Amino acid sequence: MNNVFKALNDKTRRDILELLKQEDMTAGQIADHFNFSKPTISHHLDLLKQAELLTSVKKGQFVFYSLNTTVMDELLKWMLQFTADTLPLKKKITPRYEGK
Amino acid sequence: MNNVFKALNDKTRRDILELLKQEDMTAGQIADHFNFSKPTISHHLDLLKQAELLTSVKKGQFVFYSLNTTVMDELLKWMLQFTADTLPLKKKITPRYEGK
DNA sequence: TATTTATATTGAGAAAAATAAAAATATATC
DNA sequence: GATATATTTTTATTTTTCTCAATATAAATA
Repeated sequence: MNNVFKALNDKTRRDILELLKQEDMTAGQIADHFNFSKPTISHHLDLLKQAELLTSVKKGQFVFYSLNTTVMDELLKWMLQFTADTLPLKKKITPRYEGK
Repeated sequence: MNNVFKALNDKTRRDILELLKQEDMTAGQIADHFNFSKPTISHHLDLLKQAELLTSVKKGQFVFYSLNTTVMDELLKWMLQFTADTLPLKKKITPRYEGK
C-alpha cells in the first residue's frame, strides 16, 4: 500500500500513467515525452512497477509498458471508506464542547 | 494534488485518518495511539492539514481534528480514469508485435 | 493575581530515505 | 563487430522523519 502512494507522489510518474492510459509504449517512447534522462525515466518506471501500477513485456530490444488497473481498483476501495457517503455513522464529538 | 499523495505516503498518517473515521479527536488523544512523541504526531497532523485531508478546531486548550472528505472525493475522481471500466477505448499496441 | 499544570506547536539538528544523472553494463538487432 | 535500446550501479544532493528543547496558550489553583 505504501508503495502505491510513494509511486503516485510524483508528477512525472503520474504523467507517465496518463500517457499509458492511451496506449502502451516503450521505455524510450516514454522518455521522449520528458526532459529527464533515460536512466531517470527508467528509475521512475521501476518504481511504478514495484507498486504494480505498470506491467512490462520485453519484445526484442524494446520493453513495452502497460497500465495495470487492478492496484488502482484496490486503492479506490480503500479510499471509499473516507468519502462522505461512507461515513454517516461518525460520532461527532466536537459539538459537545461548543458550549464554552 | 501532489500534497495529497505526499500526505498519504506514510503509514502513520494513514492510520491517523482511519482513527478519525470513527470520531473526532484531540491531538493528544491521537498521539496516545502511537509510539511516537507528540511533536512527531503534531508534524504528521500538520502535513495532513496542508493536504486538506483534515480540519482542526481549537476548543479551549484542546485542538480537535476531523476528517475532511472533500479531497478524498477529488482524488477518487482522478483515480477513476485509471480503472478498468474507464479504459475500454485503449489502443493495445503490444499484440501487434507478438508475432516475433 | 500570580503560579502551577495541561495541551499543543515550533524549531534545531541528526539519521534515514528519496531523487536525479553520469558512467558502466546487459541484451538484441543489423 | 557495430549500433540501438534499456537497465544497473555509483555518487551527490535533497527531502523526510524523528526527537529534544523551547515556546505559546489555556485552565486550575493557591
